[in-house]
Amino acid sequence: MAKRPSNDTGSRPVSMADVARAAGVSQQTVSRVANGLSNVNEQTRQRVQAAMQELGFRPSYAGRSLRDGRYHSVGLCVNDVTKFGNLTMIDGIASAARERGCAITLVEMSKTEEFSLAEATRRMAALPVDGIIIGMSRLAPDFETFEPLPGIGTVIVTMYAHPRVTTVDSDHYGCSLLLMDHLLELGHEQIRFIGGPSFSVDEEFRRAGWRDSLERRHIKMAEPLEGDWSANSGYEAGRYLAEHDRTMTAIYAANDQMANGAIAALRDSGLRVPEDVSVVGVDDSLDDFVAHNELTTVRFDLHQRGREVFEHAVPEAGTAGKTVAIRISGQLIIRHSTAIPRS
Amino acid sequence: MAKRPSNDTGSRPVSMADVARAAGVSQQTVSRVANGLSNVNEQTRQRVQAAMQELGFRPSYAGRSLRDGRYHSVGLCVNDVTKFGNLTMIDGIASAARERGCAITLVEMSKTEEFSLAEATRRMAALPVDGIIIGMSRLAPDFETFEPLPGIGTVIVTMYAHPRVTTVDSDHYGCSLLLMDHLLELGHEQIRFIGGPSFSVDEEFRRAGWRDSLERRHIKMAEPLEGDWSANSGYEAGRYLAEHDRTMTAIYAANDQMANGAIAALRDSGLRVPEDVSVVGVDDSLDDFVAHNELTTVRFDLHQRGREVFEHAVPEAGTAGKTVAIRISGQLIIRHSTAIPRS
DNA sequence: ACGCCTTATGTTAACGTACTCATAGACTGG
DNA sequence: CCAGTCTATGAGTACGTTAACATAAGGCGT
Repeated sequence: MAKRPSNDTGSRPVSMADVARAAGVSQQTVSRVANGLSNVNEQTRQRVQAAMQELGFRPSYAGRSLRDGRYHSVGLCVNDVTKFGNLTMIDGIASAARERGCAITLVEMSKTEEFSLAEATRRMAALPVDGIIIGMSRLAPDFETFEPLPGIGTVIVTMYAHPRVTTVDSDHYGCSLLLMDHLLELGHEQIRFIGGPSFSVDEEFRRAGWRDSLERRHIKMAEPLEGDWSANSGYEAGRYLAEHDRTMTAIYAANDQMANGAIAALRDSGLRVPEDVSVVGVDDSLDDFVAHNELTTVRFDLHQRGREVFEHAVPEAGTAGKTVAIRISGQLIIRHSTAIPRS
Repeated sequence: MAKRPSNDTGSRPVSMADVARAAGVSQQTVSRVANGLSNVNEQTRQRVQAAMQELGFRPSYAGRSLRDGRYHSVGLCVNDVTKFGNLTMIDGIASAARERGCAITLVEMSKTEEFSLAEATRRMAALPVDGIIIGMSRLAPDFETFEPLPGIGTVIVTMYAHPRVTTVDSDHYGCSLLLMDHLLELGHEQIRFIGGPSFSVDEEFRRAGWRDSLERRHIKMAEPLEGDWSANSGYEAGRYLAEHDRTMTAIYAANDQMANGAIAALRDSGLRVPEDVSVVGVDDSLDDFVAHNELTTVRFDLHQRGREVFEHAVPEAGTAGKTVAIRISGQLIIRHSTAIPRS
């Protein structure tokens, strides 16, 4: 004999029918009370609410979703939650979802291996989601041939455009132009590039922006260096450049962490920043970790990106789901790691 | 007339019944094919699979969940996704969930305001979750009186123990003991504390560990300082200490970010680390942001914590849900920010 | 040829909800 | 006083899935 007064129903969760029986009303009336409809007698309402409390009623998400065909949740698929880009994506989407009373259903794919969009889509589609968002930080093998599942909104977060899927991303190409324009206007020409790992899509577009900026002005560029986004890899690269490139006057590191490492390396090599060498990064991510952050960088409005992503994954009624490619501009933040080059 | 060959059913999603009609079999046979059961004729299976493909069939999560009463997802409620502690919590839980084929349903509460556990629980319970995990980084107003919802596993991530709810956390008290023992063994006595904001539970327990370590040895302790977890606040505090406390030989900062700021401040004040002042932090979070990270710190096995949390929120069949309080020990990582104090 | 097992498939019921419609009683206005 | 309206409630149904049971056909040993 169970102590708890409630479950005469075995171990099955308490349903509206159970509550109805206890309160002596129909299941429909319980539904009305649960949804706060007005056309219920006050006395009845209280009796039903008492019964709900007593039995520990929890409305069935499955029943409700089955009934009205919506989940009020959006699926998010990323490879590694902790990576800065993904983290801020989750944050932006979470805040957009909250505004619309939605939850996020998060699935982490393999941290290291690449995954196909088809596979990601298949897994997400089996979950309670009204739309699917896939973070593609490295190019998926089936990107070009990918066909989104009909009947469910799909958005890929990436710089690549796709003919049949809406893609949204921070403008990883444009941020390079902002930074390069800033350096070029100051008078720099020998601007070295420290990139992320070559498989990264972000890296690819940031590097392209660096390259195009120089090419457009017919400046001969030196070989780009490859890091792994970490401060240590930036340090290594900075050290190498300090020792091997006497003509360099500026460094564009593809993220702030590497830029921070590069600055340390330059100083350890006896070079001053910004007097001898200017350094810029991307992300504006140092503030929490470094005191007196002086790095010139680009900041993205990641909340806006989150809202855009969300909006296209779960379009409001009426908003026709046309395929677009949205790029969120970054904002140049000039601090004190950049200056006019030494003559 | 729609171009797409599929939906003769209006705009309703394609169900097994639709597929069955198209393939000329019963709906049950479609179910068998969808679930890969063996007792289906090969010819029939192919006909059904073709129909699925053709119509764009997506199994209904709602129907399935309603049927077998499980969601294969666990709810996670945090205040701010981007905070280091929450981020690593999500990461650990995501990887544990993946091992068990589950997804995470993430809800972000207000970033800044405190929230009640009752409110968080109510919101989470309305979602498709088999268990609820609540990150309580500041003490909820109703913590002591909180009563978990019957019939759904609930875990709170916090250092506080609760009589009716399982709580799991990194051992924020024990990590202080590890660090303090290390410093005390080196011979330090004047160990100042730079803490996080006073409303933080982590801060409270890290500070308690510092206090108790000194009290146990009858060392008179100076007033703790309060930061906001950021490097800049650590810098401020470090600057203040360098200028006002000539007897101090070591600083315990309650996280690595503030420790990093404090180190910068000490050096700017002409003090050497570790020769003049030793500095320790907690989290081992600097590697990505700082080159040649030399900070002595404590690292937690956050994946283990994630697994523990997950396991207790969604206990395997048979594992009786007894209320426990689990504390994951940290590991002392000695680098080069600590040394024997100057005589 | 008969019963019996195996294989392939169909039928029925149940999960919990909310919409639509029906009904009974109370009130209103001419 | 009766038709019309409003309020409170109930009955019936459909949403998509799967377990349990039912059925039909074929093979096989005796």
